[in-house]
Amino acid sequence: MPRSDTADLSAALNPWFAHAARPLPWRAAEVSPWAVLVSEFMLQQTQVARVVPRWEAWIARWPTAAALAAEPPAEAVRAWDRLGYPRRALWLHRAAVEVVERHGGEVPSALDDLLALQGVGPYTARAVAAFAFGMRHPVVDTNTRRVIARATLGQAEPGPPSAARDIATMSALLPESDAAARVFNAAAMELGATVCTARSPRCDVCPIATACAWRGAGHPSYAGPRRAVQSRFAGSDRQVRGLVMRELRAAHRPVPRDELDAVWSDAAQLARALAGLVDDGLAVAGDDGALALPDA
DNA sequence: CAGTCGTGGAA
DNA sequence: TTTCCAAGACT
Repeated sequence: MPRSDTADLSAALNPWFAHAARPLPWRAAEVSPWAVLVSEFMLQQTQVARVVPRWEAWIARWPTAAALAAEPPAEAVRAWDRLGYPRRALWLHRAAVEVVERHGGEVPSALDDLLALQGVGPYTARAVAAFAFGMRHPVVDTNTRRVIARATLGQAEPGPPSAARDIATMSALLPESDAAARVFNAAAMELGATVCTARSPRCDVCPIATACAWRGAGHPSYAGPRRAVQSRFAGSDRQVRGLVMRELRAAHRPVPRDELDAVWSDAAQLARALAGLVDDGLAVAGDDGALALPDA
């Protein structure tokens, strides 16, 4: 069925992407589905500039899922270094094992198979299917959500994320052909990341400015429900976990409990952090209370 | 559904 | 300096 005029954003967005797209390494033609999967794991809640060097090193060391799966998860967590959310490193390792065990070492292209992998959710599954395999799926990340909110809804910010609703919305905007859909998915993300940014959108250089409902309405401020405010990091359990993980990565042996006690003065909070890390599988406790990265 | 989970760049 | 928020997923 035909789409409305406002839905035809691809006419302006796709040509823009052809010349404005950043030359990100995982967009190169010869990049494998595995390398794309690795990039998507790293890009979850993490800026492109911080991911690029980690991704280069990771792919050089583990060019296939089998190569990563053959090593202990501790090596993955260590190589993840300070990208943040180290559970992603653990999950990427598990996903590599699952790819080897279920799919003969080849990253699957089917959405259901991708979604079944550890650490792969609605965004990552569609991103891999679309960008690594050229399949026509709506891909919605935080950038795309903001672009849609502004261009088609006329709002400064998208409402609270809802995977089902976001996917349906993007599906209605997606061009018919596989090739155009693939470019449109990437272009919407790129526009949100480089032009239609959260803080200071550059409408003066936006390729869809004349079609943008938000701009047309005079950039009204957002009045809808705000997304929950992220709790303060300083003094949080997350900070303590981060400090502990830094010790575990640096030590290529179990770290005695008395050394861990030195990283945080609040004993109760430290104990909570350690228990959480063990529960997540990021740390393994020995009989003497020493902690180490997981070997298996 | 709301909370939780790292780290650092940019305004 | 402080605050926002970033190619999300899991519980």
